[in-house]
Amino acid sequence: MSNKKVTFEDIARYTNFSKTTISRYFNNPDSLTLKNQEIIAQALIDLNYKENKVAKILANGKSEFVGVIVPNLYLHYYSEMLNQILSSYEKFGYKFLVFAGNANEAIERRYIQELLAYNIEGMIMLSHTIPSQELSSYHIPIVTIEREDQYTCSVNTDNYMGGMQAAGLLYKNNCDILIHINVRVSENVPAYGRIKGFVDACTEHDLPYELLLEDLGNTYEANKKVIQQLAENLDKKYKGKRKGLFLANDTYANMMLNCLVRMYGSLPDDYRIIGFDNSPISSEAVIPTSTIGQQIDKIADAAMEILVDQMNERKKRRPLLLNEPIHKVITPVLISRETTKRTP
Amino acid sequence: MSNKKVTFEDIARYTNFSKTTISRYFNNPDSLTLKNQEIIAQALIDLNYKENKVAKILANGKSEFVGVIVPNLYLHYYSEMLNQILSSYEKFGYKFLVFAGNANEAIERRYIQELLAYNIEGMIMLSHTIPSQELSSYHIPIVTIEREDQYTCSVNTDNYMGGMQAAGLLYKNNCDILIHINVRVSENVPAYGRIKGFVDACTEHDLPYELLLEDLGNTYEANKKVIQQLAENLDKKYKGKRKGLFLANDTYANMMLNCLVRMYGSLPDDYRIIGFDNSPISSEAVIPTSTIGQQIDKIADAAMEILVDQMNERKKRRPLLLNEPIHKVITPVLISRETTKRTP
DNA sequence: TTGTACGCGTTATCAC
DNA sequence: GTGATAACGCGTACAA
Repeated sequence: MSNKKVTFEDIARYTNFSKTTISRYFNNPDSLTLKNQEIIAQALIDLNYKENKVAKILANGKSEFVGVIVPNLYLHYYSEMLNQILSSYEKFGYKFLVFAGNANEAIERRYIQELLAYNIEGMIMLSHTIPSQELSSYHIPIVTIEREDQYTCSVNTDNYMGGMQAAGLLYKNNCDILIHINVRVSENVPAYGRIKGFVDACTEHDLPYELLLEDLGNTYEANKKVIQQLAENLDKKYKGKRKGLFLANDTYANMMLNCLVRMYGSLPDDYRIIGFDNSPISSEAVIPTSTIGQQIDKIADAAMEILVDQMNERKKRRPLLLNEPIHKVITPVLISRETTKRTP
Repeated sequence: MSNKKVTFEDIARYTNFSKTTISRYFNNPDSLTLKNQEIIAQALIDLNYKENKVAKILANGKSEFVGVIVPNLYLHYYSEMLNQILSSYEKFGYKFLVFAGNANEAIERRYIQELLAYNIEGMIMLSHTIPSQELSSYHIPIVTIEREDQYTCSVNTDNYMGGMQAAGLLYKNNCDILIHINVRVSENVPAYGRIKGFVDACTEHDLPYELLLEDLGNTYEANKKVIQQLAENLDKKYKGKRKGLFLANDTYANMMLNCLVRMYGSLPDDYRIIGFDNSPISSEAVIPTSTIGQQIDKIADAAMEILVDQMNERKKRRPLLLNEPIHKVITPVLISRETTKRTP
């Protein structure tokens, strides 16, 4: 058994067809007689043919590659998104070249160059570092997820609605004061909507609220310390009142919950807590925690749909380019667990 | 600005060199005079050249691709491993084609065929479905991680030592009875060592112990229910005794901890708990939980080292193949948190 | 329905 | 130090 690879040439020789016919067998089998199809099929087995997609790309330009750049896979949000993206292989057949960016523009530019060198047909960008305007200048189909997206197609959670849902649930829980804990976030990233939705809902229902937009620090331990402090302050400040806490994500919500449980041995009835993301920690918490669930599967699916549409368009002789980027929004789902209860 | 790609041909014309010289500029620049290097460098800028790695692969066979098949990215262990693997790009320059397997042999075989079609130089296999013997038959460098590995190179945590460390820590905590909760696991997968290490340590120190190898169910909720039941049983059975619990992983450990905290408002002093993995939940738990930490960064790094060595070997004219698979073992680290305390 | 001839962009071999 | 020329394996007009 030789080490050399079997090529169309070999199969052609073996079957007394031409290379072209072999090629057609793969790309347009109906143009061959059934009998000849069988002959070739048998030859493939006899010779143990293995396809070579690299040669294919060079010949027709279609790599079936999609590049993905993700900030990290430490956060469950990103790893689960990547999981869903990779799963789309079964549906669309695109393969994924994945880079884990580390928040450095220069490095991510190199990643993009690498990807382009491999003839990727499209790109999904989760990392935040490179402005959408620059991304759009690469002139390949790109979809961004939950980041600044002025010049690129994007799929995002409806953060505004999420903020409203959170406030609404706390409202139904008869909270006396609604408090949203978040970091200061730029207005042009989707997550800003959480704050706005929360505030608008409070204003609309005429609810007293407080916005705590603090620097929570950059490490897990730092976050924990700041939230511990917040917990103690709020506990004093609003003694006797029912506090409805809306945390920017489930990790923060869990920290807050843990503080309170360690203080009181359980979650006191004058506290209600809701997080954001529906990440595992929300259900794994000592008291399963209510949250605004991001539909990561739907987001990933929508992103691929948009991307595939454009990649297909590119394959036509007269591709019509988008004149406006598409921005799709996925509705979050309110997940009510034990840290809130609906009062009937 | 034309849409066609700039090739060596174009650069050659522009600079009055030949394609060969342009190629040399990239692959062996020292063979050109400094002046000519500069001329070409300038031409690259003038013409805005973008490299085409696909053509390169076809010409020299080196794809710089490594295939990765991972069971899922839902579990933090896998996503963090992938994170570390991807990070090795900076060190080795290999790009990663990633598939998320779903525990189906037929499907994963298709993944492998896809990968081979793209001329991957090597593969990292985290998924369990395909036997190592079959993997070895593909005749490309492969490293498996934490799975059956009789016929392939592998990197694994020293599970046996981990089991001993866990038992040792509980022993130092003066526990009256040591209990290991795990699922029944086959002897030929590395994780079996956790059980063996635990048992051997108990036997060695002449400690009373109990092995609970149960079917914990397949869903998170099912796990939770079974562990709840176990907690209640143990609480009764060993009343008054100090119980040292070693759970198979941090998720189980967290479930157990949560049960106890919900029963008692905190972790009673007659309980000690230790998990395995050092996954985020162990530090995010209501009481930060002791654990046997897997050094995922080191595992990923070791895997790439082994892989790169063999991929390089392949590029020599007279590659010497391994006669025996390499099995590397990474020591876990004992991480002592609040659910155990060393008694002085 | 099938075949011929050339192109895809780079590297490798051999010559000068 | 530099240049022709032939691979690499497949797709695709165009022709038959």
